[in-house]
Amino acid sequence: MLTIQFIRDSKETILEGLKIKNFKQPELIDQLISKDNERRSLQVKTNELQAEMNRLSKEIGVLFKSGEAEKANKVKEQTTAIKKEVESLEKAFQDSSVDLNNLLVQIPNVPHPSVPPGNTEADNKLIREGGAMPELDENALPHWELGTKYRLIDFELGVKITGAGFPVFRGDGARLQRALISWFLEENTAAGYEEILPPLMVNEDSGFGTGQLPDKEGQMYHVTEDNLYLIPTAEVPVTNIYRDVILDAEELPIKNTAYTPCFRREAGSHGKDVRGLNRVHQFDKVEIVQIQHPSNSYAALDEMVKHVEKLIISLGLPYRIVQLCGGDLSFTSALTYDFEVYSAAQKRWLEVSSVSNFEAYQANRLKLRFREAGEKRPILAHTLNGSSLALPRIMAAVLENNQTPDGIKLPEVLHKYMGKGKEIIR
RNA sequence: GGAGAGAUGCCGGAGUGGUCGAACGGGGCGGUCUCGAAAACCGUUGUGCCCGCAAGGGCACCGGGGGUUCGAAUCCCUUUCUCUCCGCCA
Repeated sequence: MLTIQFIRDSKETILEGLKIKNFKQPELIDQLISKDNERRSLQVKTNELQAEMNRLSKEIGVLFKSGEAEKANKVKEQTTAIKKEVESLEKAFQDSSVDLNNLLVQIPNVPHPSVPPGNTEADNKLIREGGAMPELDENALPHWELGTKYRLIDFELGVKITGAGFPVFRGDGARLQRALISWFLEENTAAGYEEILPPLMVNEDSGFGTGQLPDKEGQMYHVTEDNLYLIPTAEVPVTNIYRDVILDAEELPIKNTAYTPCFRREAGSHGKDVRGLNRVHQFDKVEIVQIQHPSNSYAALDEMVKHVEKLIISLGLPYRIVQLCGGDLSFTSALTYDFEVYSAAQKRWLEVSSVSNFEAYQANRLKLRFREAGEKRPILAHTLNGSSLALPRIMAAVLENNQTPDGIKLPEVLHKYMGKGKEIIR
């Protein structure tokens, strides 16, 4: 969430930005500010009375100690009325703070000035594209048929064991998954990211820290017995490593990468968009996360984009990078680039990575701060993350785009992970 | 799952009703000494919010929530988590 200080200082900028994001309730900003004024004046009054109470209590203590019980009891009488007043003021102050917080969590992040206006993905801005479109045979197969043909993916089996959206990978399919994961992790660590293998379930505090809770509760699987949530992305456990942490400026930037399965309920999804691996409830993803100095976060964002781009180029997939327009931007993001690869057999673009700068928005929820050398006050860090990369759609595109009458010719970078004789899946 | 112990500042650890935001030790930072370092010595060292141009001041926080009391780290209730032993187990 945004800090109340930032909202007070930069009201106009924020309103301007929220317009780009198609925020429907700009009036909340004024409500916030007047609620904050209310809270402040309540705090002044409450604190004054509390100070008075503290003073009297101390006096009573001293009087009792020196044996002047009578005097002490007299002062005690005074406290009764003040105590009542303090209690009701405290209550009012707390209510006011809760209200303020409830308003605050409804305000999305403010988009970066470069974010184009617009409502849907049609308004996203093409940044660049690359890679050659494959020329496929008339009767090229979509990946779900290739998965069956080469015995790589078994969707029916997943339905039997668990349900729709839980594919079973087997044989070379399972191996290809593992190859991709290994290769991604290797590339990420080579780029300076520390590898993390985090828990796959998180508690409520973590869900709140990265913004999944309270709003997007329905998107996560919830283990009610223990009140834990299955992670929808490694971003959640990895970013929460730094919850309630004050770093030294020299520790920045922090760069982490993690492979995890991701679990998403995707309630309401249906139709051809969710066919095969296009949208599933459990999938594998390698994530990159950075904790950055605010002055460097956009340079870091560019660096992350270049890094992800390099991976996709190495896989030989036709791709494009788009900058999300205001309406398509997530609640917490200030700037997001989406990576899409072209799936030749489905004849459509598939989103395979989303790289975002959250600026201080997540950090404020997480209480993730750092201290500049010599400075007393800690300040909020910037957080960024991106997929590097999400497996299912990469797998779909790799299978579809590389199909030949002789089998599926895998990208060279994966050969060493697939093992000898597995350069082509037959 | 059963039994017990515990949760205090950057870390260790004291504190069982008043002057305790918290002894003491370690660490960090600044200084003295030194060519420099070590040692020793001196000083300093939590977070948030509020008032204030500032200097400065106030309030809250000793796992979370609630209660008793003029006054709670300390007493009571509740909750979460951690550790030890037993059981189970990859």
